[in-house]
Amino acid sequence: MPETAARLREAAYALFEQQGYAATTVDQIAARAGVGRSTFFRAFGSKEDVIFPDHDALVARVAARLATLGSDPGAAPIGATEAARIVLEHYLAEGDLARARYRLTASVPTLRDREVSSTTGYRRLFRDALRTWTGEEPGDDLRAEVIAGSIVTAHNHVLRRWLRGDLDDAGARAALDRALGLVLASVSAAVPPPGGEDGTTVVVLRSGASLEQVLPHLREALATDRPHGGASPA
Amino acid sequence: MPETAARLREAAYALFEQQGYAATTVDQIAARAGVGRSTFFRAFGSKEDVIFPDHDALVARVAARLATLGSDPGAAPIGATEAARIVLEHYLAEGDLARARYRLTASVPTLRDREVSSTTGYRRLFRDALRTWTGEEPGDDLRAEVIAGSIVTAHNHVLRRWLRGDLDDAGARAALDRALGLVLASVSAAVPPPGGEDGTTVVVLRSGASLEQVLPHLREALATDRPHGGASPA
DNA sequence: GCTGCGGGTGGTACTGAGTACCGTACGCTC
DNA sequence: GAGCGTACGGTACTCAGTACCACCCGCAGC
Repeated sequence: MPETAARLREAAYALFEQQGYAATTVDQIAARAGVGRSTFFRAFGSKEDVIFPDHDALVARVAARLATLGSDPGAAPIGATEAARIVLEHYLAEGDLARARYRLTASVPTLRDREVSSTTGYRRLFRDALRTWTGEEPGDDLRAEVIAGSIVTAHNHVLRRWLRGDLDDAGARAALDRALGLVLASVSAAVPPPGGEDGTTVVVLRSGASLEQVLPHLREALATDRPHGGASPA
Repeated sequence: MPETAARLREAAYALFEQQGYAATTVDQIAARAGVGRSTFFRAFGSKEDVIFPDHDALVARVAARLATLGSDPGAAPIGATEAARIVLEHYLAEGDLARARYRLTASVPTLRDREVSSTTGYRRLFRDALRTWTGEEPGDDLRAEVIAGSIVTAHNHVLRRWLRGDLDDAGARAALDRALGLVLASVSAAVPPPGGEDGTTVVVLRSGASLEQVLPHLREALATDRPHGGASPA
């Protein structure tokens, strides 16, 4: 990051925390950084952009990771997990800066909207990458959309807990693994098995009960030809 | 909708379609509607609001439906489905107006962002309502968030296909039922069984394979104490 | 040295959204 | 008719964002 942009960012954060986002004008930021107003808009396209500077670079890195997925069905969940971790690691590396941004976005509706809409970019990225996994067509890709959304939701859930200080770095990494494991286990049930035409995919959660007690429900479920969920507990 | 607001909305849509959103000023809209500029900002808080007028009312209706869920676990999926249908029916009733709005939001980034961020409101609504289903706490409610997101995604997926003209009204209703069925079946696997403490929930998809071939995988999965998904096809 | 040149900079002027405020006209009730 | 609330029009202002121009500085080249 160029010298001038860094000074502008520091000035902006200081003023935002001090007098609020709306009450701070671009003139004030530029003055505090000791530069002209034109320079601010050259460094950051808008007042909001000073809060989300390297966002585009991060998106590009995620896209690059997802691009290596290819058409190997087994690679999709692993690649998606790693892509999500790239984002988490980015925020962990930012440290207090990310938390300062969180305090701002949490309190200023305009910035919250901006951040929310940025997550849509990630959703699209994951959806497009996951289509080869689900074997769907663009425009008729419900499963890819749901899975992509769930991954992003899981990531954001963990990230938010870290931002709030509920989790430390190691805790966040572990939580992301668990969250994505939960999501992908639940959701991969809706994905056609790699083999092809006709198979049975079984997802088991909350182990510890007797398998024999489950079997009747299982046989019953197998008799139907439509996805079937939520068999009662055994 | 008051008389004046309706005229303003018509004028706005006409000008937007004719010369684009950015190139249309509020002055032009007000002039075409035969009112002053002040009146525009009184009727709609902003230039964007003229595109999304009755959004708040719709959110309120969905919230009201979800509020009746109570703590009955079985009511959650049904209530959520009905709440999603309320939204779909709203758009179906709008007809061409909804499609005109879609053409605008699809082409203007600012409006797209606005619409995207509005879906977050629905996500929050469903998440809060679903927490009683998943039995989670406010701040640690990953499952509720994922399910809520999946419901909203499924709804928006169907809605978008209808907006594009891929589906007619009846087709959209049927597609929503199917989409929500798929999503809830897949996702309800991650919800603790109503009974309580310790059970086994099994979700079976794509039946037709021999159960005996699946059993080894099943036993193996049950041996672990963590969620486990995507057993290979039998 | 001075010339030409490109990039970063500051300044000025403009457009347009959004806000605050004021005066006024219309309809209603007592 | 007097009082009153509401909706409207108009004016003036702030501020984000854009366009444009003039400037300064380092850096090559003949």
